[in-house]
Amino acid sequence: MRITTWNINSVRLRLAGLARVVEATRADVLCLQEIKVEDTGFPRAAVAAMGFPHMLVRGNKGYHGVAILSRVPLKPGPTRAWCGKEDGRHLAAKLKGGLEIHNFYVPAGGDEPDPRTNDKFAHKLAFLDEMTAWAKTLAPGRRILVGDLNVAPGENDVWSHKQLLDVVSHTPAETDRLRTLMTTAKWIDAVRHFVPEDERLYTWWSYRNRVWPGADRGRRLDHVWVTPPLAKKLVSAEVLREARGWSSPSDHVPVTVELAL
DNA sequence: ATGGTTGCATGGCAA
Repeated sequence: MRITTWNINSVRLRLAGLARVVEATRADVLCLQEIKVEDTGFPRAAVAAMGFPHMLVRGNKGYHGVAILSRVPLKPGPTRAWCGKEDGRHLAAKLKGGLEIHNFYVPAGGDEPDPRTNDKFAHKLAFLDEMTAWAKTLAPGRRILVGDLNVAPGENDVWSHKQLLDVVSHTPAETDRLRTLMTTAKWIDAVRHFVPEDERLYTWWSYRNRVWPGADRGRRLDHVWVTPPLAKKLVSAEVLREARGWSSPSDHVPVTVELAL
């Protein structure tokens, strides 16, 4: 089974890009973030025609929003109002064999990395803390967590560790929380499972400053994690870097992990 | 230090 996560940054604007991603990744399950549309406006017919008749959608008008598209049947899994908000930042799906997939879109956090002066950053930290509390409640099982976590945890997940230590997405407050979340349910980073820690790897490049592709000032914000029972099932991991160079690109590229289930 | 781009919606905010 191939599972892909992609922050599509408007599903309606990027339907052609979605078709290209489907072809390039050969995804069986495709988790989207930032669909930027209400549930009723989601392009269900077009997505079904791409080979994904099964879909879960949790959208908002204009902002946020997540979806899980699948070639195989799935049922809605447990979710909640994270941080008491109905934001469209999480969807869960249950597949055959007791497999559970969680698709997250963690708050970006704004510009100022100070929770006292920046409500968005406070929200982001609280959201990560709540994810850790949630992870503590999980029974052992076959579980996959994917999404735009908006945190680049490792030194080689950013183009300059030193220059980004005070930049939202790579501050110790965030990277410490992500590591705590990861160890809480013994999550395994399925991408770093295949790519050595000392190798630079990015999934997002800003729209600003036209830094793509020359300067390659990227960050690894998009992740696929699995629980220990799935570790030995991991086959491969791929970052579709070239998608950043497509016409009318998202600022994020798809990340795909294959499991032998 | 500042400003840089994109999407939604048509203001200015979110990212």
